[in-house]
Amino acid sequence: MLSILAEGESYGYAIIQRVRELSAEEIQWTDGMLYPVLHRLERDELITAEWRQAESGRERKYYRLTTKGRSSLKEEKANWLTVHNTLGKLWNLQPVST
Amino acid sequence: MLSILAEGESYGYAIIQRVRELSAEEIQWTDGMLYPVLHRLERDELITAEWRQAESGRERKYYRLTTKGRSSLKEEKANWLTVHNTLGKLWNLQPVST
DNA sequence: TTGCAATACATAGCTTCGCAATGCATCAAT
DNA sequence: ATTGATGCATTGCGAAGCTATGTATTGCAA
Repeated sequence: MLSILAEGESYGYAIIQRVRELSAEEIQWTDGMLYPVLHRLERDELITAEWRQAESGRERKYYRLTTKGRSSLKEEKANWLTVHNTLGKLWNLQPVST
Repeated sequence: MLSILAEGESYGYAIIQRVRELSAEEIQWTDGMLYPVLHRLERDELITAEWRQAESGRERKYYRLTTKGRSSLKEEKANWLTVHNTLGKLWNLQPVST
């Protein structure tokens, strides 16, 4: 979620589509699992939300990373790579530099 | 856990040390989080347990993968790589082939 | 113009998981 | 004899995962 928002602000429905697209349809988040996560991230001040009218005229809730969110992402990414490289040793994968 | 046991049978304490070693000390599992996981995997029949005496003369509980565990690992590994490659697109990493 | 699919957000609630805390026993070395 | 490392186990709380469900709007086709 944080990595998606690091590309730029977005909103619920678009995030689902983006993940779907990036994963070649393999990851299909539902809105029911998306919004609770967004609310939690907002509560933890990793993202901020703003209602705004899209060009379509429709009201949407746009989310963007906060500074705290950016540093959390950095940390989470490092953690991911640590785990990935550990698994990589068991799976004979090329290590990924942090 | 499944990947560790795919290397061959092992037991709780050794698994913790193996993960620690593979991760260059970065991942430090505690026994309190390890055993519940082992018990769950055993309940789900992904691993089997057997008390046996080590050469040291000490009783240890050795775990090994079942066939079901092996196929679960295969599935989990594919899932991991899907997520990793999706994140990789956002992080500009080289894709890892399944 | 009506009805359906897609867009858009939200919450309730059950199940499972993550993890720390705690307990206990054995073994080796000092 | 005591300490630190080895070795397994359970309890329990808070957090997370995910399904089900509710509501409203928009756009398009029948």
